[in-house]
Amino acid sequence: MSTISKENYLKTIYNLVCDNETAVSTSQLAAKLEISNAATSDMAKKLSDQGLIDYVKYKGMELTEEGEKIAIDVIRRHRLWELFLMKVLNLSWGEVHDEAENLEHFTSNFLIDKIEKHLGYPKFDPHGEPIPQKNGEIPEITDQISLTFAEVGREYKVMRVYDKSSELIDYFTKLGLLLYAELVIQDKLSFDNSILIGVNGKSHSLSSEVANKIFVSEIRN
Amino acid sequence: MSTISKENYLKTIYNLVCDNETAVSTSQLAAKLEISNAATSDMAKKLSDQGLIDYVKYKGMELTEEGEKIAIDVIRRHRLWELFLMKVLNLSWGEVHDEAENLEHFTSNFLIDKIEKHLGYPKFDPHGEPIPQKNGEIPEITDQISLTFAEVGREYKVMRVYDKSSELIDYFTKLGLLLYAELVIQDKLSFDNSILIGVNGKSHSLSSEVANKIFVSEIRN
DNA sequence: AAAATAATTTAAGCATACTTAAATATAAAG
DNA sequence: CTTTATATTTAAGTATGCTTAAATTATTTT
Ligand SMILES: [Mn+2]
Ligand SMILES: [Mn+2]
Ligand SMILES: [Mn+2]
Ligand SMILES: [Mn+2]
Repeated sequence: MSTISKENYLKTIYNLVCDNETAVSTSQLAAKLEISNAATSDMAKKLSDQGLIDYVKYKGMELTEEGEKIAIDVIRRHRLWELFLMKVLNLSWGEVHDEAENLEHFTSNFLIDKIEKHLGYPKFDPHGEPIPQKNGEIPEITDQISLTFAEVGREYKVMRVYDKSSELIDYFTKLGLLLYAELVIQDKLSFDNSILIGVNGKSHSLSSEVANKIFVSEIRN
Repeated sequence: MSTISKENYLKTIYNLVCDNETAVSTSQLAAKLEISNAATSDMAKKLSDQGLIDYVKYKGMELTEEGEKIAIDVIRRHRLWELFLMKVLNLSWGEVHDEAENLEHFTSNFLIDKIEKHLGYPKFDPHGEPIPQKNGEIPEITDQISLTFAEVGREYKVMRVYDKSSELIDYFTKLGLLLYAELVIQDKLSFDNSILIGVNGKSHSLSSEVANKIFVSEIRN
């Protein structure tokens, strides 16, 4: 019933709805999945017929309760695998996402429960994203702001990185900008909205595009 | 190029050729894969076109060097996963095979190398089957005989179990007939070729069909 | 050697999941 | 309000991997 393809559609719709806070368009979804609009439109009809999405032609789509349940389950498997690969098998921060992208579709509930237990029922994945629990509940994210809004002179801790592409993650790794790393805002340049940060005694400049992907919480001394 | 389906065909051909020590017929392969002869015949043509099997119509098929390389690689992934699931994630002896059956197709060489390293470069899987090394070499099996040929009064150690179905493995688990378990042959009944064995101070009768699946080596005191 | 039986292949068709090209609906400009 | 541009859907076609039924080849039996 729920193939690899469908799981990927549902997961992607879920993430896009979270971003948008509105229905997802065919072209948006197609772009994320890197397939044609035609294929996406086709699949929308099928998912709708199966009761997994609410779909209004030419308007957009949202997950039904049933569709969301599947999406959350795929995300659960993805994030647990990511953490497992890092903690147990010593994969690097930049390596886990691509591997998890495959494993998420071929892991039984039984096995994923074992993995969760082995990790001690963790709440967040290596990117700071919440790991859905077995019952579908999702741990809350609190007190996070985009690095773009951080203020000069204050100290922050990295709590989440939004982009999972290995290039960006490898770049952050090189800067020492790991999850839970501490940093200070040294300057904000208004003409290009870039930010100068200090990490581990070194200074780095981040463009506003990149800073937007990092979420931090303030450290109050 | 090498899809899940093709990997399963190649792996199954490999195992059947090992059993037969001759070319594999369409119907034999179809039976193992639980699909129609027609589908198998169809795929044989495709695998042959791709240079993965030598196939003579109406006669049978064997793996080419290239096909065997893929088959051995799938088997390597399968057996490493089985051992990993048992040792690291505490799955039971009867549970590992079915999970590995899926994971074997979605594990990069990179990841499987990490798993192999984590396990300390093991030579045998939980069923006593040899784990192919990265370079394609397969550890040798030595000094094993089928339990059918074991002699009354002598002691043996379980070295390999040929059937991986969870029903049979669960049955062996219940008897205490685990890998490396020690047993003594108490009697052999000639009228039905069944065997009476002692394991952990208890006696069990094994039919000849079942005894055939167990390979042992003698313990010399 | 011919006929009967069994194994195998070919043919036709279906489901999934894509593609490009054409048609159609919606949104934006004038 | 009509025209134009953009987004979306439908149509037609492809590849994979199955199915059942028909045709063909190989093997046994007589
Ligand atoms: Mn990820
Ligand atoms: Mn993640
Ligand atoms: Mn197995
Ligand atoms: Mn095994």
